[in-house]
Amino acid sequence: MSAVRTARERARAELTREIKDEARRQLAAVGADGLSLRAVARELGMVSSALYRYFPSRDELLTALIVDAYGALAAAAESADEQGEAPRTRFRAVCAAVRAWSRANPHEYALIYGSPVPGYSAPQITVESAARIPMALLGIVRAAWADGAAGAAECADGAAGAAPVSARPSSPPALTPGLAAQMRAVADQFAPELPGYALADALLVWTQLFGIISFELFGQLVGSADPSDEFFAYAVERMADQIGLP
Amino acid sequence: MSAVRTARERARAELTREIKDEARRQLAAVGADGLSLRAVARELGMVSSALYRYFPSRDELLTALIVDAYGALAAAAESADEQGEAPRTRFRAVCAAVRAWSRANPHEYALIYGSPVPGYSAPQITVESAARIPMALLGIVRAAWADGAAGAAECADGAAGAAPVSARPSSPPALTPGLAAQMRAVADQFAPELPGYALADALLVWTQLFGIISFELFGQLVGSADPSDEFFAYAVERMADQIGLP
DNA sequence: TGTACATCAGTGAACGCGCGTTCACTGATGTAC
DNA sequence: TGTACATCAGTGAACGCGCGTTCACTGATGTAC
Repeated sequence: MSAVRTARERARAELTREIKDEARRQLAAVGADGLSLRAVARELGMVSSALYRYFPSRDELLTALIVDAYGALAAAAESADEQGEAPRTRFRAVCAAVRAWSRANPHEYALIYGSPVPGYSAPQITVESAARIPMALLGIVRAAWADGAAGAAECADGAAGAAPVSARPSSPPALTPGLAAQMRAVADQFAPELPGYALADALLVWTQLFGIISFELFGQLVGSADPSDEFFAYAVERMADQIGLP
Repeated sequence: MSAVRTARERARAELTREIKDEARRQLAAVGADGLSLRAVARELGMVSSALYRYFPSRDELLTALIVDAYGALAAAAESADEQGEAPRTRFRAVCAAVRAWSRANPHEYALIYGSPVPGYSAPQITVESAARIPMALLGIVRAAWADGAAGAAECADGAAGAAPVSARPSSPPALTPGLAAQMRAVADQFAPELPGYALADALLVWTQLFGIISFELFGQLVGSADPSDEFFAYAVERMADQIGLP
């Protein structure tokens, strides 16, 4: 055992990658339920039992694909996010990156945001890898709040002096006690400086973003906003408004 | 042949229903891909080939389930919608009904709003039955516009005289030409009196509604807004704000 | 009301297929002395 | 540098299973006269 990888280790890493790549290819062709170890092995010129040296079961292979997909999407979001930019600019970039990745990898998207695979119960590791994506959005909201401009921008007529935000009818409704507690718990962990309603709105925008993308990919927008590029751009601005991004 | 149904016709209708009911039960247990004609027949005490007297193939059975699911959800939405009420009240009721049906029938929900079943290409009939649901929402938006109050309520400080809606920074951004044309095409067909941006916002709210429900049902809200009742209620008010429902 | 024929529902066997997983094995790669 | 042993990768056969769909058939229900 040394720091230098043995030929065996290199071969193992490479084949593990090749198996996942081939599995992703199959995912695109036949979906998660159709994914078959035997077919993957066949395509790789191996015998099916050989795969068990790399993944102890079909479900473990699925798990690896899910974790990879969350990771790839998170990476796409994060690398589109230029920390120095204005919050709204950052938000636009992240939304566009998330959509672009999703359109480029619709079957991996379906794997993580579509209906749960029946008979497959998501292990904790997948839940953890899912969290990186909302964190990218949260980072932008926090930056906007740090600028001190968010929230006030929510419904402001430019800089014209108006009643305080909380007095406006269109400002966010007060949170009910249970929701306030939930939001506080999340905020305490990830963004202690944010008020509950800012977090609730951020969550809402997060669901909105994936709601549009799911509808676009799954064909629900056919007949209305299809193609969806301009509708998506419109949605991004509306979402940015909703969380008060300057 | 007469107006009176023969015993054969009655038996046929009943068995068709029983087959679909059993198929729905299986859907809940093993998902759409796991749905098996043989298992349905087995459970019904028939031989598998007998099902072919009722559905010419597995895909046709799936199609029937999809159409039924859209129909059931639309019926739930429509029957919750009391036409005489205030738009916001109607909106609350419809949203609640959609969520309630979805939570009560998560696998049928997944069938229609989850990832498309691979290898199954949705026939036109399913697309048509999908349309009834957004129509319920559109009806509410139209009623609000007929009242003349919507849009102005979008970001209004009560009745205090303010600049015209279009001049407010937080009013909806102008639609890009392609989006405007898409919205016009939809509006011409279903709601000619609505301006494009009202339709775009209605569409947005529609995607938002199903975005939340999908996230709730598919487990993405675990660890934040879970249980989701209060978050959903909050979301409903925010959505109502966004389309300016009085 | 009764008979002759047509329609339809359900049977049971078969076709041809693919799947996940286990297991004893061969041969190559790595390690310790 | 060379040898002896341990580890690991990949093989091939097998187990036991389930699936969608077709087809010739029996027997019951419906229809026309």
